[in-house]
Amino acid sequence: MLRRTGAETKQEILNAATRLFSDYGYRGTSLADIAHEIGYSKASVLYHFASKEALLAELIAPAAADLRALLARVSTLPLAQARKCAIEGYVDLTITHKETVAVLQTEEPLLPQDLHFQLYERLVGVLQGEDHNAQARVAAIMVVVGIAAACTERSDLTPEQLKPALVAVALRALGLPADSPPG
Amino acid sequence: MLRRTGAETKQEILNAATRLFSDYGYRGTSLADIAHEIGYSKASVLYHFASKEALLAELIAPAAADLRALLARVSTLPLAQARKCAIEGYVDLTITHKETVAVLQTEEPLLPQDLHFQLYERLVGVLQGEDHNAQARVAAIMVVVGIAAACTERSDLTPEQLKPALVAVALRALGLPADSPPG
DNA sequence: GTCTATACACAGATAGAC
DNA sequence: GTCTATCTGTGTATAGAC
Repeated sequence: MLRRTGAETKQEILNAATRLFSDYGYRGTSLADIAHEIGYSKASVLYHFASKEALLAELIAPAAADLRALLARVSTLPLAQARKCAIEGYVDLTITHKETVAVLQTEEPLLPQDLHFQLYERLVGVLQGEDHNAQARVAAIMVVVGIAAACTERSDLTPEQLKPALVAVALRALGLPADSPPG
Repeated sequence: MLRRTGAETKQEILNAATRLFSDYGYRGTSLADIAHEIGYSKASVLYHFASKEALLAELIAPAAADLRALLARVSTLPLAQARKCAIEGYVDLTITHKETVAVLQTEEPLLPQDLHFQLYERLVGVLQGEDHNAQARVAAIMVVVGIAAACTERSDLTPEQLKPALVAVALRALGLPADSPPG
């Protein structure tokens, strides 16, 4: 009974694709690479996914859904709480979906009409807060991009070490007070 | 006398490639795209550059040289000065070469054996300073990646607005004192 | 569901005329 | 220096057998 079901095969394709995309980029990985990784043929991969792009979309979906949910939750809060909540939620999300985040970093530059660009912009807007000066915007961008980068770095840090560090540095970069000192 | 010299053509290719690579990615841009952009043929592009990869290397060279020079300069300084100097120099470099930095962001994920990865690691090391805890490393990564990201954002900020904002936020993120308050 | 074979487009690169 | 034509490899995707 080592035989996989269709659903298992599909998940295995997603796992292999995530690994390969994050290592070699979306464009740098072919369907043949993915198929070879799991011992199937290209045609099998395209049986489970209508196209390479559809595979990418399905791969990204869970992380995108979580980000959308976070933005919805945050939008109901007053500004001060919203920023704190956005940082913590975004750090959690990035740690949870760090393989997906790594894939997104290898994707083509985001265009303004892209769906993910709009989510990214909304998050930056929340962190930027009410100040519309250069420094506030720069800080917000640095935090959003920086958290993703620091999180996808190959390192031996556990999530338990990573999370408080990311939150603390983000708060500092944004000029917000540290929330709960460790100890 | 509108005829271009060979050197001018070569520079025009580099300019067009920089624009296209940063908009669509290195892999997302073909030699035909570049040729079309400047009204030449693929063969002409390959007359001036041995290969697409050679074109990329030549495109990156000036920025890489500046970064190498900065690291050399910084390595002669005591730590406190080194970090301040590295931040300011890196911000200047990123602003000066922001089109090149945008291209690098679209490139494949950096592998440890890559030349640019090593430069990046050295810069992170300097900013990290003596502390080898998670927070110091996270802050250093956030600053290096964040400055590049904030700088390549399409925005209406002038370099004069951008530079002090980048330096200020970087110092704050690293937990260093602000150097010269504006005003 | 998975395979082999294949269609078709496009990539990077070369040859040779001008 | 620049071109057209072409070679060769590889990519995504489809057709049809099993």
